[in-house]
Amino acid sequence: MIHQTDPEKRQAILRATIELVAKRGFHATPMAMIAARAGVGAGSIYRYFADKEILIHETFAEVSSRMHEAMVDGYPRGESIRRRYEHFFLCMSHFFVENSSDFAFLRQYFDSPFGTALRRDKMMEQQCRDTDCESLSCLIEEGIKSGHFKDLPPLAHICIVFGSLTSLARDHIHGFLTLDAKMIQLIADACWDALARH
Amino acid sequence: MIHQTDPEKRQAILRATIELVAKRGFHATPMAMIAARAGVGAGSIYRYFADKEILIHETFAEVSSRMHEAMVDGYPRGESIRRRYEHFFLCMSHFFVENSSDFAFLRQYFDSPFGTALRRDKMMEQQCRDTDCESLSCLIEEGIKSGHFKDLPPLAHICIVFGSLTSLARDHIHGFLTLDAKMIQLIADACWDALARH
Amino acid sequence: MIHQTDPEKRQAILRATIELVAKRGFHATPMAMIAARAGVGAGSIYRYFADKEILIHETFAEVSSRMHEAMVDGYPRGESIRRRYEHFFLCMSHFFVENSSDFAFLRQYFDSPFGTALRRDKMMEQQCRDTDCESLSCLIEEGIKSGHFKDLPPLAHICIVFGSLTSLARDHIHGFLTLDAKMIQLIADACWDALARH
Amino acid sequence: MIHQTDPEKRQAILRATIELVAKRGFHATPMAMIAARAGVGAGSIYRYFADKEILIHETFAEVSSRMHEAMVDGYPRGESIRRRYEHFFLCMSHFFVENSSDFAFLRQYFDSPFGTALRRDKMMEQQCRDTDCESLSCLIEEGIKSGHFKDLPPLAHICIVFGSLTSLARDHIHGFLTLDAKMIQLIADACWDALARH
DNA sequence: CATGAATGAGTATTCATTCAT
DNA sequence: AATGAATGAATACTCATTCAT
Repeated sequence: MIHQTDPEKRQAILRATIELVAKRGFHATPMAMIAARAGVGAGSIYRYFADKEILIHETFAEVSSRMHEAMVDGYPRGESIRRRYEHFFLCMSHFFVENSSDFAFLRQYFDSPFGTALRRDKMMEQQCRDTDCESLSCLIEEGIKSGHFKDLPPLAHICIVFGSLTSLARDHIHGFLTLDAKMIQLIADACWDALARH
Repeated sequence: MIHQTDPEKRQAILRATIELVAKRGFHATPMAMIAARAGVGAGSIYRYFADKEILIHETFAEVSSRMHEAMVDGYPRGESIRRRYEHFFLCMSHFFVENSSDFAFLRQYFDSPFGTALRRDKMMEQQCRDTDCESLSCLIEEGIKSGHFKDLPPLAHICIVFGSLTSLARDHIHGFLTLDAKMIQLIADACWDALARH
Repeated sequence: MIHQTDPEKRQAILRATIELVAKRGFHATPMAMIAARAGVGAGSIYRYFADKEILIHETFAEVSSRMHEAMVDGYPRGESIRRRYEHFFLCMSHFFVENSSDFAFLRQYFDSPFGTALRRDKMMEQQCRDTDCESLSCLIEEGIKSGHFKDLPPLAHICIVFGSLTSLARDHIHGFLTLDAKMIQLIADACWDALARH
Repeated sequence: MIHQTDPEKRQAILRATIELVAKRGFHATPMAMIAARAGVGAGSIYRYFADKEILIHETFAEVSSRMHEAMVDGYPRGESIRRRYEHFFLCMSHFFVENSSDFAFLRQYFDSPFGTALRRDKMMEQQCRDTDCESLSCLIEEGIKSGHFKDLPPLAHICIVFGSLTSLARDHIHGFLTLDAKMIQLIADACWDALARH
């Protein structure tokens, strides 16, 4: 029974949700606060989203989709695995750094019951089984098979890359270190060393 | 006025808090539920902790201190940096795997506004400025200076180690992979490769 | 300012109100639901009825008037009091059985603060003070005066007839008994015994 | 998880519920209003009743039980059917007249989805199949079998008695007529005429 | 005129905290 | 000192009514 017509209002609500949840967490973010920040009436949110839970899930979908776009944009299909790895690493870093609220929202989402079902790696891994799939998961499986990467479960590689990257992004946002282009490149190299067979 | 307190009751409250918060999150854990699980009256918690927020912070301190103990226990003081690195890595891994509630509590804490001020590296880095300080931070600074480790900010190294490890522990607890001794060793090696200068 | 109104739209709203209130009660029937069922816009109801309360009252008036028509149709003016009594009893029974939504609406109305002011006998007793008035009230007064009926307040007689009949109609609608023509006749006879002086 | 200890507070809540629901209906009676009238905090109701629906059902149970007590008190077991009929009729009348809020509450309850499952006759009819059961239902079945009463479905007799009586009580409470002892006796006689075979 | 999106007051319920026992 | 009943502020959600299109 959702009839929204005003896409700008919907966007404003999504944006307010991202920013507030990023800063305060779900439970500390009342619907009324979201409405106020979005500049709409308290009841209006419910014209666009059936309830709070659905608002959260749809906000996640929006962030996720925006992030996915950033990842596939300019993907160096067909180039070396190192080159493609760097594409992912750099895109993610930049996305997190430039969209710090999106990043913080995603952390909240994945570390809550909402996101337990999903896993951060799944977020990327489109349902692809073809050769040149544009996901980090596929790239890692390819690297293991080709002998470029260590013989560990793919998920372990993913944890190393994602875990490192999200920790760094988090500390960048908190101002504890600065992720500039040079630093990102150095860390990409370091993580590559963790993945690569020597 | 300082009132009489029963240390066992205090411990029971801390334990109940860890377990419930680990499983449900802060906001989904009412004080009454903590009291019930701890086997004390709802009002009694307030003899030990001024309010819910302080309870959370002190619970963190307790978990943190217990973890610190696990880290310094058997510390191979004086041995090679690789050996000492492995000590930390293995201790943390085992602590997380064997104390999954503590681990889940820590994640909740760090990913919430509660823990924003703190940083996971500070947790380890007890007030040490002496030469042979038994902390991962110091070890990393030592490695950078000695040329064993890459020339990155120490915090970047810490993010790589901690970020990887906590991601892995999380997925182990969720059952997505299995962190047995062998796997832990392999991952320690991989992370070492990320830290080390080649 | 009197604005143009579409009588068919008004009827559609009244019909939707009857059916929904009959099934769900006033408070469980949102204006938007009435509008949807009537096939009009939510705001349009307010062109025909100032607010929800007035809508309810006017719906009652409509049902009431339709019922009154059913009662006077074929009224055996001039025939015996028993015959005229039966006319009323049978008409009401049939009306309730055949218009179960109307009946349920009336019950809702009378059992709510809305209908407190009115009385079910008033519903019948249209502005009649002439001799041969076609209402149950008048018939009862006539019966008392003529000695056919017991010497009770007219309202008491009305309560017996109406109370019995509406209870029976309710249980018929709920399926607890079946009010067919034969049963109705028997019950009309029983109620006559209650009214009649023996 | 209901731990009430203070029976007076529970009673105050039940009383407030009866009075407010009687006057305003369920949906027009906010919990906060009940709490205020009962002289307790808004949250306190929930220590005694899990939610509003349960409060309503338990209030019904209380009223119902009080009414049942009034009916069986002084029941002329073993006396004539007429005598026993009169006992029921008079007791109910007096109960309704003297406990007008209870009466109005019962009407609200039975005419709502809450009470649809139940039926007013069931309220009396304890699970009795023995000879001298003290319920109106049993008495009516006995009367039909013995030939004292008309050959109608028992429920039809019950509708006549209950329907008449509750209509009268309603109008008494609204002040449209006065149910004194004499009037009650006359009406009991009238209803007997409806039941009895002539 | 008709519409239905927007509004915000109103409602049930939860829970941190207090305090009488 | 310990308890847990009582409290009321806070929160998600609904719906009568308005008004811009």
